[in-house]
Amino acid sequence: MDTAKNRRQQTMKSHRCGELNLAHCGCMVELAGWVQRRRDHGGLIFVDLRDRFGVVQVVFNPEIDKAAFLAAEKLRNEFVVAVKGQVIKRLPGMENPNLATGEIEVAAHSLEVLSESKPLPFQLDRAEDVDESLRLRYRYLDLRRPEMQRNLILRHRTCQAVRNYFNEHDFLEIETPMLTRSTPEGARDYLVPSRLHPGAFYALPQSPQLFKQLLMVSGLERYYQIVRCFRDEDLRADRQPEFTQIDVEMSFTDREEIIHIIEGMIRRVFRETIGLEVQPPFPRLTYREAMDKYGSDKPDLRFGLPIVDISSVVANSGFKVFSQAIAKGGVVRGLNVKGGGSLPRREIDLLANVVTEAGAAGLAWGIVEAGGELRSSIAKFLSAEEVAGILNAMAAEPGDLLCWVAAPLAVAATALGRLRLYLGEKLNLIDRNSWQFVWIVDWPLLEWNPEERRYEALHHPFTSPHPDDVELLVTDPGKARAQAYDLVLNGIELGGGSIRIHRREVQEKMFKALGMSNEEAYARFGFLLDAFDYGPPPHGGIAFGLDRLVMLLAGRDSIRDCIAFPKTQSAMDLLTQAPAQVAASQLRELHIRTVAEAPVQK
RNA sequence: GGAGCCGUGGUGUAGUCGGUUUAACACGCAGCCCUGUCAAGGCUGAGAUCGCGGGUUCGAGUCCCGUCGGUUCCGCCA
Repeated sequence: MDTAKNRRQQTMKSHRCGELNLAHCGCMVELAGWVQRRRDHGGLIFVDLRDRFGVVQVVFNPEIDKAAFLAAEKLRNEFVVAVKGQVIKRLPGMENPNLATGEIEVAAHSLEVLSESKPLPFQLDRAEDVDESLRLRYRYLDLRRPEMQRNLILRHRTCQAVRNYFNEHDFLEIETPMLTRSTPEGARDYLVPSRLHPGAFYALPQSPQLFKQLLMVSGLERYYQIVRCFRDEDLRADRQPEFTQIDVEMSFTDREEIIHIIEGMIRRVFRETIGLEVQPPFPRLTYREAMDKYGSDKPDLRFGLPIVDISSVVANSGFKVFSQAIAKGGVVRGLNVKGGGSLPRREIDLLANVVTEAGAAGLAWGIVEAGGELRSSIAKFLSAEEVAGILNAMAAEPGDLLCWVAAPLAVAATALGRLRLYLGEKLNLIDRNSWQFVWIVDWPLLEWNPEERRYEALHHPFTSPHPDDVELLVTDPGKARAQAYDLVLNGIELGGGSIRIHRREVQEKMFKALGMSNEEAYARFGFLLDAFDYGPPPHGGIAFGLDRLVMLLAGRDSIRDCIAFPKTQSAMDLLTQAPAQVAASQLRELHIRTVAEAPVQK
């Protein structure tokens, strides 16, 4: 049995609040923590004492110790106290089944107030409802809540599982610079002015991409890092200006090995954090399949509602909206909302907004009636064969709501993809207890940017084309597939990576496809190209969003809940009030003059 | 850059459509009572000129314009 004598947890504690149970009965214990709540009955005072490890009820009884009792009368919420007392079994009927320590309580023999607290700006037990800006301003108080501590603990355990896993597989954790060089492409950089080099700037890394490739050139072969990355772009619930990646790179490898290694990591993380056994190998979809069937490159597979193409059925239809869209090279696709025929008309009308916001001209729809006929405003334009063909293609049954979009391929896919998500949410089709992993493979290598009238790398310029598609880089760049892969979980992109280009002639073709001369490429990435002149091994890797992974493990909707000190949507830190103005002397030293109207502090 | 939602004592909300009363309720807070509570209970009390600025009006928490902050989404971003 544990006693204060043979085990002392922390200098000021013999035990942790949350660990006490019937086995400790009779022990004299020394506890320390925060007053979660005080219940003063006049002649008897109960205090729920909280530390990181749990809560225990302490009873102050004047018959046991008068001084402790009198001191307890002055306690307020969130005072920090040290208590000595005896663990006793609660009287029959007085147990609290809602408390892990609810079978016992601690009869206080002494009480010392270690520090006092003003009333909190918000009640910790109601913080879920409190305006988030207040929680962020007093983040250190918000983080006292067990729910928040649970998220941070989950994050810690995730990191430990990741490190243990990679360490056991001969990976080396290597740090890369935070002050580095701005490279074009990708996101906006956070810049850091140089004092020693007037007018020059470092950039904070968007990711350690180039460094980890250099480490492969160096022959480290297996690298990982849990690393902070910075992107100065607009924020979302799952995007912060600084975020953490699990970054991985391997030499002498291929896509299959990387996927296999990562599936092992995921399995390890889920097992050691939430005790869930996920079952690799995870299913795979090509990018094309994902876009065609789910209208998204990160499909949520927790529900069905697939997109169905009916172009061939209506290509020659008398309904010009359909036939002309196809004549112009577009498609007609739809969703079969099972049983959706009973939706109120108002709800159905709202669906049109979803697709028009995605660029579609409108939404056509119809309801399958009991007899199997189609009730729709467009039915009169369709032949009997066409109706039969549509019903057959969409596996329609009486009571179903059928929705169609006629548009260019990309627009139709995105519009129906969003409609699918909207309906999945609205009709409660999503199984909240399910974990649907999927690898998206065979990404396009390049993407046409109509404004700049050139191709851009979908992933980044060092992504290797599919071995069969190298020549396409020259003949038809838009058709080339990349050796890239993303892992998606429940409709959220967890991570992505690729096999990299390690041969000079392929890299040059890539730059050419991107409309970049060798001189330009050298000016931008010279250090990497130089390195690749000295025996670069074939290599590839992947990077994961740690914040998103922990968010999903914690069952939260925002990564802010899994970051100790996050920023707001406008990238403010409400706790420190960063970013802030700096002294004019600091700017002078950095050779910086600001054109902003806001005054600079003297 | 754009769209939606939110901003009323310390906290969460009601009041906003239909303009005018001592701005209501719950939690918290303070004092008193209370020896078995655990969202303790009872009594008493303090505390908000309604994010900020301007406008309309006899009169604005309420209507209009602007602005600030938060949030969700689109654009943007691996």
